[in-house]
Amino acid sequence: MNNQRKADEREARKHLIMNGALSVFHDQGIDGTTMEQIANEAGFGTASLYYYFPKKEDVFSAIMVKGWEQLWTSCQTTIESSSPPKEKFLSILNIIANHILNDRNLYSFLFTAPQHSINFETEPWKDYQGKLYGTLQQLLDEGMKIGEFPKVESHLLFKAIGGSFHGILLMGDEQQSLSRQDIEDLFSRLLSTTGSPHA
Amino acid sequence: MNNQRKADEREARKHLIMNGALSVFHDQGIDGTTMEQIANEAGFGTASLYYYFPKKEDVFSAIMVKGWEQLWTSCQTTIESSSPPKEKFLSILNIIANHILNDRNLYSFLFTAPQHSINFETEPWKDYQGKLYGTLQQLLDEGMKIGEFPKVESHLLFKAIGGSFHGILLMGDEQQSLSRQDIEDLFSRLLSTTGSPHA
DNA sequence: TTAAATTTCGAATGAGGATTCGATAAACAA
DNA sequence: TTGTTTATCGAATCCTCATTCGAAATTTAA
Repeated sequence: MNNQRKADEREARKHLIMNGALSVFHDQGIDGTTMEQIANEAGFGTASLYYYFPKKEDVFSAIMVKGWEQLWTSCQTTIESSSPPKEKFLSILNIIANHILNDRNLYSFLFTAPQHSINFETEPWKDYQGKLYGTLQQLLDEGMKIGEFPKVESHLLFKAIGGSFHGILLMGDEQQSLSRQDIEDLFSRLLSTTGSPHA
Repeated sequence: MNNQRKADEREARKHLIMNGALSVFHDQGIDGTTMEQIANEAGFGTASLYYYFPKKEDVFSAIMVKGWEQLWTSCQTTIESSSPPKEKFLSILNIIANHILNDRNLYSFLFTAPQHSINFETEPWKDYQGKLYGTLQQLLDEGMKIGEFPKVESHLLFKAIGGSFHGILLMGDEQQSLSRQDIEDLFSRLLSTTGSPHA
């Protein structure tokens, strides 16, 4: 029985399709993408896609799951470690940044996919996303209690960090060469306990 | 001749439509919005919209123009003043923040409208956007030269600020009550010359 | 080598939605 | 009042997709 190989090949074909989709998303925009374009990009006939993904939405969903699962599992050991909040927080940001840098298309999709057009709640990736965001938010709260972080409303800080993260890594097309140092600098700045010296 | 009033009324009706559109965007998502929904929301028959906006894209465009023009003109005097870069920069951020806070729907659209699906280049609002962004970027460069800002690659800083701005003001649905102080705090932090004290 | 299972895909099908038509109403001007 | 311009809109069009069909090819298993 080469059932395993069969399954693997099928899985591999699914991934070809997902990558094709991501590639089309990149230059047509997510909502502007058609099943036909995806099929062409991935090297299949249009109808063949449906052999792997019964509905268009399933392609979206599969990509989401892949991405969030990947992100979550690669952060997990760090999350479960017992470092102090700030160190742990920055480590996680680093891990995520690496992923984004290595797969722009995927993560650009993860972080910008329009949430209308989708059954938000029932999606399985919602879980991973929730756990990851929850952890980060929690680290922020803990760190703040210990005095490792500035005393700002933690939800605000979370949004600010999330936003600039998105800005730095995903805004614009040119693949800026970003040193790890640059990233750390920016975020350490946001997280510094030094009071803000404004006029 | 009540030609002026005629024109004004026509203009007013256009604005009813634009606001209807923004309202629908808010809960259906931009790409999920149909002309029929906009018409209903604004209190017109579907076909009537075309009397004011020949193409769906024209609704988008009109909203963009209104927003960017508004933003630009309300920043203009500040921009032309002769304050030092940092002060000027923060003033502009304040002005923009006020606008966003007063008209979530409009500015949420301005900053998240998908750029695919549109003739990016020929759009008239591109101009205002360009001038505003250009000014901000330039202030960042100047301030950095004078030593008012941290020495970080200015494009990075620009993206970081833009991103966190977006995050703070437009992320999530709950209209956080944001004090001017909160905002200043966050951005002063990003712009502080204090070196980042990370591990 | 042959039947069953797996894959592939070009060509329908059908629905949704942008845009246009044709007719009517309202406001205005002469 | 009456012709003209301005507005309105329900009901066609017409086109773009997602999704399905039906037939073929390819692979596997006996």
